Amino acid sequence: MSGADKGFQHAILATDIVIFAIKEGSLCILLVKMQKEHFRGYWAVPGGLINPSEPVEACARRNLLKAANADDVYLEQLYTFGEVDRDPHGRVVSVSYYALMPDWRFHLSNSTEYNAIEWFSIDDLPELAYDHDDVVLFAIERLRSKLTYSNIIFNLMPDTFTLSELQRAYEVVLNKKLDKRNFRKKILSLNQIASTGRRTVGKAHRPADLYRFKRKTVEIIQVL
Amino acid sequence: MSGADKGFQHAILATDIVIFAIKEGSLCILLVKMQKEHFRGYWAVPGGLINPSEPVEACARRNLLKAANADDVYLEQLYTFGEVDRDPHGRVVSVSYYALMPDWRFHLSNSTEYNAIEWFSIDDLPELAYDHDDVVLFAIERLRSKLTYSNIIFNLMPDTFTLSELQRAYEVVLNKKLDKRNFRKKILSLNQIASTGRRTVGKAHRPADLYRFKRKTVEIIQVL
DNA sequence: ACAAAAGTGTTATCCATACACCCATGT
DNA sequence: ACATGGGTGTATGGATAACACTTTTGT
Repeated sequence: MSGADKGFQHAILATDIVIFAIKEGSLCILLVKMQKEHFRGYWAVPGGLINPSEPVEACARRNLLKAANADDVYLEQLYTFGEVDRDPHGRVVSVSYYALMPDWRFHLSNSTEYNAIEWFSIDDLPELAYDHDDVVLFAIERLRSKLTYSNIIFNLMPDTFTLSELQRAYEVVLNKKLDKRNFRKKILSLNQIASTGRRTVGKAHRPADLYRFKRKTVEIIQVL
Repeated sequence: MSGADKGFQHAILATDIVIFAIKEGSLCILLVKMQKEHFRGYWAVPGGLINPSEPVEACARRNLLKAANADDVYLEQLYTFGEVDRDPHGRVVSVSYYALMPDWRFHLSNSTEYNAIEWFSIDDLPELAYDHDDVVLFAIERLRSKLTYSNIIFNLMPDTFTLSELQRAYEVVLNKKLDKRNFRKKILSLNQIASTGRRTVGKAHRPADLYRFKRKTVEIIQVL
């Protein structure tokens, strides 16, 4: 069914979602294994076709729920990929999104929907189906740049965290080392986080102060 | 799971293009007067439906050529508007773009395609059809922010220009006054422009040095 | 001669960077 | 006791921001 021959079919619309989380000190994305012909065995970013009565973003949220069992995480539109031959099954225009999850374990609940679904470090990705290499690159670039001029990193963090954990999150996403003292000075001056008064327990070494974000709303702020 | 089986109803795709130029010291966009019912008499951003065999960006370029007679200007995808009821004629998903023109006079050649087509200052816009208010706001915001971290302003400038003209371009887009001496110091330090050795002629007052951009390729640079 | 835009430097302040040692805990 | 990550301050350099007068031309 090479979709574009009869009448006014224009294009079929789909969404693809790059779902980020930090797992074991790596920035990871969630991939599913394809079963469709042309790409059987390849990994791809989760996604699906849009229903006629459904807003585009609702479609992204629906597929995000299906893949990662997450329904209230950060989701932002990325880019619309509209080349004619990007899908060998027919003309499919894809609106891509990226999502940020504070906990990679979220998705474990109903993972039976897919043949296989796994977190992959962005430094060690398998070959991807369609133009999903481009989609993923786009997402990483957007995430990196947005991290430097907004507070969206809170979407990748648990409710409470240590300053070292927050610094590691920045380092992992930006892929560069930061100076501990300068980082703390800067992050504390931004009025984004506050100490909870509690400290880590049960871990080896000196306990660390636990912080939380004062507001979980996106703000535009010069971070780094 | 979807309307994939119901004769490919899904969505019709269109593009909308916010076309910018600086005219008489104002940042302006090109608008066309609607003739379709529901919005007869309203102004709207140029655009049109996508052909089945056409990449999305090609559709934007085709409509840009039709509206502004421009075929090699800067064009960048903005955002995809996918609400179900954004078009009263039916379900139309629109991929929006913005374009930058170095000369507002370009479009005068074949303006007979439209009922009416005019430049409007962004400070004095008429009521717009569809969700084009949102599209325009999005475009202005993107242009402003991109002006501060890249050199794309060259797409709004003629081949040669004075430093005062360049400064006014920044001021008009960013909507704020800049200090003349600091602006010159900064812009000259960025290695983006070079003196042509020529000066303005025929104008009143002291002649100004004419500059040109060394490279007309987009670069990411901290400007302001 | 006058009106109007072009052109030109210095200073003070803020921010980013570089850098090393003691502290508190679990083992 | 020791290994390990947590926690802390200062000094320097570079960039930004504030600020006013002289020059050159057309009229």
